[in-house]
Amino acid sequence: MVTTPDRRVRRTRAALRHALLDLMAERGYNAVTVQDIIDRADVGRSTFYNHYTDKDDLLRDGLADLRAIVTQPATAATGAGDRLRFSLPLLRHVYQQRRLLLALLAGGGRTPVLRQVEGVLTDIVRDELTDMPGADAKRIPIDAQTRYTVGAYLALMQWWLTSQPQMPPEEADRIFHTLVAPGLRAGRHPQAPPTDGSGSPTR
Amino acid sequence: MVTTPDRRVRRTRAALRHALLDLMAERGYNAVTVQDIIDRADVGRSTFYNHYTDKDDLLRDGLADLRAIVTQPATAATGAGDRLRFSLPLLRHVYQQRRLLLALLAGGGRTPVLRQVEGVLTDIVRDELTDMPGADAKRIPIDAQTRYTVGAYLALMQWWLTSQPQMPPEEADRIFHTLVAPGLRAGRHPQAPPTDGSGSPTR
Amino acid sequence: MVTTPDRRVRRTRAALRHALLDLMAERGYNAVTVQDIIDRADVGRSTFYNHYTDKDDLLRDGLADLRAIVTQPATAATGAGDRLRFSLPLLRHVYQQRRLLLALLAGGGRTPVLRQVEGVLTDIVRDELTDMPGADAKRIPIDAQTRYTVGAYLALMQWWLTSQPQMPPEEADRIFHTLVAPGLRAGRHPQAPPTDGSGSPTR
Amino acid sequence: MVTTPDRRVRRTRAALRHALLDLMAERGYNAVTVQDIIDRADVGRSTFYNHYTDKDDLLRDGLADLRAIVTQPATAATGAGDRLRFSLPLLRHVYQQRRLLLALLAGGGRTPVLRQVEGVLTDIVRDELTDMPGADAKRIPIDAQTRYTVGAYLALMQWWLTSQPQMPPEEADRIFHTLVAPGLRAGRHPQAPPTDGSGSPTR
DNA sequence: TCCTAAGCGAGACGGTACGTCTTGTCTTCCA
DNA sequence: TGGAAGACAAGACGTACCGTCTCGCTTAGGA
Repeated sequence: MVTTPDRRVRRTRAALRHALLDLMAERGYNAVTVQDIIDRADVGRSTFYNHYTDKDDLLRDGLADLRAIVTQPATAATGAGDRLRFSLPLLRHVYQQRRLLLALLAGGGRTPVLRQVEGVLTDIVRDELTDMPGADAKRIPIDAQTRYTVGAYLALMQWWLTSQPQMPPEEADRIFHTLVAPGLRAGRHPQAPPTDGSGSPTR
Repeated sequence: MVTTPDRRVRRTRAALRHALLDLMAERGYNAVTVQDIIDRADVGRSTFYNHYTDKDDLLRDGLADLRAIVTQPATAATGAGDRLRFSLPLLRHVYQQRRLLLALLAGGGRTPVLRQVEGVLTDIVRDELTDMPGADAKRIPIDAQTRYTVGAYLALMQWWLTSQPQMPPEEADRIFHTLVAPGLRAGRHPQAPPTDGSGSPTR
Repeated sequence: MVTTPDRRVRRTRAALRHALLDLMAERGYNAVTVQDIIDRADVGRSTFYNHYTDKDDLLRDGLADLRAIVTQPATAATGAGDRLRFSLPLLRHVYQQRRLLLALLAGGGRTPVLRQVEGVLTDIVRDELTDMPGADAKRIPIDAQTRYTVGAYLALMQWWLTSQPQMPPEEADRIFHTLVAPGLRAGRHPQAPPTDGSGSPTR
Repeated sequence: MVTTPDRRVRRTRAALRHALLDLMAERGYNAVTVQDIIDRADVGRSTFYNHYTDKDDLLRDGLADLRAIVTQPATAATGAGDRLRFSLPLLRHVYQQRRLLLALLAGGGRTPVLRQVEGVLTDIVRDELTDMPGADAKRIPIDAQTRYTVGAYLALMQWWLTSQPQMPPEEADRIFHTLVAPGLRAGRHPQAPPTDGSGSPTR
């Protein structure tokens, strides 16, 4: 039986998560050491390793609620026929946490953080693309479409945060849809030649 | 005057570059230590630091010829009106070096390697997009288009190498163009509403 | 008033004592941790510290009956004029517990165990030497004689257990008396020059 | 080929040895941590472990010259027929280093230090006893005699240092010989009944 | 031909972070 | 409500790398 952990345990973990996010916002993920975290959280070294195996493990825990944010039920505001519904809620969330996110992306070692986010997004996008109607989708594998969508999304998110941080999330979302959606349609409806001579339309 | 370095110097550097690429192919970039490299290259520790400041610095040197590959003059095979000409040559090169590339991408720490590649690609793509005719390009900033293109390209490359390594580079290139090109066109021709459900907006 | 402890308390302490002795026999005293003891005794950590301040404290408790063994009334078997009466009973006891004792002595950290035994023996030997008749005992302080006797006794006990474990305790006792008794006599009867030119008899 | 180590190496090791002895004199061996040593010696942590595996290893090194002190050639002062010649030189050395020795013996964990000393002494004493003439020595094994002698010696040394630190080493040596030598003689000349109540068996 | 400066190998060194371990205290729960 | 269970702080341990450094040996290329 999975019991709710001790209150003490919950408090300790929360302190650790909080310390990590704080420190990441200050110096970037890679520059934070375990020692920093436990100093900030005012916790013993062994306590850290009792709860998490790793700095990465702690990060995973800290990012656990990300999925909840992204998969929240589509509100009425988003049109019925809308595609890629994950985009706007996440952009809004990111917008609120600009300071943290900038640190994550800027700090040289963006790897583990982005890897987490990428994993979550990939699952969500694959589901959404699989459910999308009106597509035989044999021309381009679903996985390729998924990777394409996620890769483009994250790249644009980085551009937005680093180059146009004042741009509202709705505008960023519009750009994302403008660039990504046509490709997905083209990948699904073979009858519509996606290119005008470039690429290799006929093969 | 920048003289050609000593022959000994050239040989030492080559040995180091070679050792790094070898070891990366075996264990991935992150798992390789400076000690490993100098052992493999049979070189003293200080010698390494005489030539490079870092493992990353050495990697940069090892990847220096990447730009040459990518910017090689368009061959006759690629049509005149072609867009995103960098794509196919690089995919072909990557295809030949699958073993190395897979190690780079698979080994957890893909960061510094991809960062290098990303930097090179970004320059090239930005130039190409800037030179593309028939575009007022005010709707979506060039930089956003660039990041989008590079992000999508790298994401698809990873998908290709890890999921469909037997697929020929020409097919991978076709997928890339199919997905990415429509978005770029939509980002450049404002008269075409980007989302309406119809197949290809302008034509 | 010192009340007899609770039955539960007695059982807990017995479990701890037993666990310690068991583990010592397996790995030697130093290699046993408090965690090992409480795991073996199936007891919580705080329980241990409620009863004992230390591993040493627990050991003291476990060795408490040692004094009883050693000071047991001289049986008829031991000759009337016999000296150093503590020796044989303890050797017999040790002989029965060879396995445990070997672990104690072998395991690198013989310190705390031997220290305990040494303390008990020192008290007993001092009493015995003080009571010994026919000695002005001014030539060599009683304490020096005591340390000498105990040191020699423990050293011989280690030799016996590690090198001649099959030797019967009576023989070990004979060796002890043969080596130690003459020195004690010499230390008490100044008129008998203890050495024949060696040492420094005349100064 | 065993080359003399680098001068740097010698200096580093000397610094470490010196730091350990210093700290031992201040707090006793057990209370000294590796961290203390490297702080005092102003040396990096890894440097310590490059030279020694352990605190014990370092101690061993620091005590290496002990054997030289103890086995120094008998001076003219010590008579030709002298037995147990190791005793006085070592007592004199110990006398000069009282402060350090007291710390070693007092500090709870006398184990590793004494173990080293004991090992050195045991070798020396065994050699000396083996070479001693006029002994069929079958009655009591040489090893038992050795352990007896060393055990008694160390016990008396502790008594001397802790109880009579002002006593000159010559007097301590006299006590040692008075107590120990008769037993050794008795152990070697079977014709002398070891226990009869008379003063000195042989004369 | 010699000489001298640079390249180089070897590896000691200080430093930093890691993950593990053990101790003794402190908090929470339960009977 | 008092003892058992175990979470916790503290901090030492030995390991792994890093980037700096000192030391001689070798090895050109200019005198």
